Amino acid sequence: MPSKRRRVTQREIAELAGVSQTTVSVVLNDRDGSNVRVPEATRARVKQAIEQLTYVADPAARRLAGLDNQIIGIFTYEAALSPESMDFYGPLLNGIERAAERIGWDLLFFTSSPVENGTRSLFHRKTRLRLTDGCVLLGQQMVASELERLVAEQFPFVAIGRRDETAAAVPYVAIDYVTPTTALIDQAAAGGHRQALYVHRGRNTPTARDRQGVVEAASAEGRLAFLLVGEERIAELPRLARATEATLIITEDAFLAEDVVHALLGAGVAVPDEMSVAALGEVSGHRIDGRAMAGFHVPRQQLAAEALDLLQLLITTDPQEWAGLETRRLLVAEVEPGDTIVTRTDVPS
Amino acid sequence: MPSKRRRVTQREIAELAGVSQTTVSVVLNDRDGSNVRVPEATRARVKQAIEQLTYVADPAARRLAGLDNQIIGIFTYEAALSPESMDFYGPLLNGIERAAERIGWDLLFFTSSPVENGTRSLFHRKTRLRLTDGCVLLGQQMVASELERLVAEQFPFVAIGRRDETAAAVPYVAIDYVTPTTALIDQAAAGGHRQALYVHRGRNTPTARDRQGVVEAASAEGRLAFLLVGEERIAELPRLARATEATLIITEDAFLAEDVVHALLGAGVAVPDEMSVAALGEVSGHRIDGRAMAGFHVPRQQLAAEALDLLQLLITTDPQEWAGLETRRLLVAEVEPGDTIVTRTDVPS
DNA sequence: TGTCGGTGAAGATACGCATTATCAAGAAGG
DNA sequence: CCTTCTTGATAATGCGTATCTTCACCGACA
Repeated sequence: MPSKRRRVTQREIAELAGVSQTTVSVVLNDRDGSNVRVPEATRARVKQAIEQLTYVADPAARRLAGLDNQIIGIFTYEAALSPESMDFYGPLLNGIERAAERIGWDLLFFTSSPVENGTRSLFHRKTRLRLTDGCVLLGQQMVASELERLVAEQFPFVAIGRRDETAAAVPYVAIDYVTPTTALIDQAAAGGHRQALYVHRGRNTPTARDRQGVVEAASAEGRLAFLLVGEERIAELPRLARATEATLIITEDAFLAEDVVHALLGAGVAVPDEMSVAALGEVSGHRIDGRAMAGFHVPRQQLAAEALDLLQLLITTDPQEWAGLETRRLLVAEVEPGDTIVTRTDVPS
Repeated sequence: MPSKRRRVTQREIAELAGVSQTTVSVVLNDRDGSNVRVPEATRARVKQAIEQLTYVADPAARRLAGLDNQIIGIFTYEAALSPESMDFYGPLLNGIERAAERIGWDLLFFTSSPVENGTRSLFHRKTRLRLTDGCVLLGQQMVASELERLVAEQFPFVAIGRRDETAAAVPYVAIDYVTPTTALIDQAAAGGHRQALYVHRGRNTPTARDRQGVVEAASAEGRLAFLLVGEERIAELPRLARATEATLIITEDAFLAEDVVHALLGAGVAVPDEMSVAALGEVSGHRIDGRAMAGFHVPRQQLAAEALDLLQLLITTDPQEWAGLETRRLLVAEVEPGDTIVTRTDVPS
């Protein structure tokens, strides 16, 4: 351990200015009332001493004294800054950074959180969580017990992504996939499509259930008939399409759609002329033979901004009052019509 | 301001276990010597109380008591997480994250640092710099006065990128461009090239000077004759090439090389058959008509790892001893031969 | 002249933790 | 039986800041 690195303290300033530490604190915080009073002359003298010694407050001491820190924590289940995760985290982190910059917050990334009992854990003996005024949680695999503990401890935090499964009321900001999925399906139906396939990954996440629910509802209500297919059966798609006379394949996300298109082209099916394709996820950067893929635009930066906004609300509100707050916010993904859904006039209704 | 959020303290554990706060602290830190002794029985009782109340240490209090925090600061001059800066910062941040994860450090991004007097400043009244054990500085535009202040305060920090211009000895980790530039030029000369153009951006940074210095030296020593051209004269390149009978154009970076190639192709010059091209910078992802561009691979992730390694060394070493340390490290960029430098047998030597 | 209210500032304390010094009780030794 | 260690633990203190309480002083007023 290195020797102590000493810094300028309020006490030293006090000595230089010939006043007490209390007075320095008062001047620094521009406090002035009936309780404490510092005349302009003294104030100026103290300020001069502050300048002279280039004082900077010790955040740890401020924190210990019960003040806020202007730091918020970022906890990600996976590595946040790796190239692989940048597709997903990148826009979110960018949005968070910009919002933090605007409000004047620093960001503490919990990159140290060790793996305990097989999962990454926010609560360990030396967690720096308490250094922050609040925390943003990112990632698919959050641990329910940790969320509940955060709620129980009345620690201000916001999850990004739906967290309905947890018993406790977890504040979150997430994407509404129901609205745009419904819109997309209705548009396809209006375009003459009657039979379709839905290719999914078989995940049991809230958003996956949401999307699938809309698909099933559309099927049940006769707006557009779907056959649901797991991703492991991509190779069979051409056959299934022929059997059902489907003219449209919708997939859970854009990557899946690319795989599907690959399989179709391999089987000699023209896309989108013979078979239209759409994805129920972000389609930026995904193109099919030069055409913009039909799907959604997910406002991730806005999502992040919304999360910090909600977090700020929680931080500045007394936990007693949290019950009355709207702590779950949904942002509607925007439909990208794209060029991969063609109008069909050849299908019998 | 929200009401006080109370946490479990050592005192509460002490009460539950029927011991003093001191004993709890001793147990938590596994301290045991001639000064303080706690028998196994008591120790177990305390540990049980700790488990029961799910104690987590308050980092601010630890810090105030003079311990290290396992937090390092990341200061970037520009926005670190924006899509535009990801090309440059991405690999660095990824490397930092991985190294931090390995050592058990959290990362504090100073996203709040406000703009003062036109520049972003690390030292402001409420800087959270003190919360960290050390700091990594990234970006082109560092403010010399701040670097000097960090040095003067004996604060452990490492800059990424050469910082020779500053008077004080700034610890840094940077890329050695001299070695690979020399190698690249020698290889080109060995390939029969005699006349070349060097296209630069006219910047006066250390690395720009380094590269240009090697180019000029090679020219002076007759290994390969260069004509230096500013980027604003790209349009004239075909003419200049003809006038000098150059068979090779080297640019300061890969983006510049792409512009150059564009200009050449526009003038009907075949690349690389008539004119070879290379860049003195990272060429990953840059292709010329399907060919890998000749240039360098810059080990940015390794650079980051090296930076954290050096930082750790500084943190764990008494500032008194810093003078004896090697606080400037260079990593040699690797030459990427690529396919854009062809062998010339038609040039008179 | 004694009292009262206002002014300017210092003293004391809390925050949670680590550490140093101290102390009581029992064991060992003469 | 008195002294000297050893053991087991506690009280006290410091870290830097903010805040609550106290206090001395001075002019005004009765």
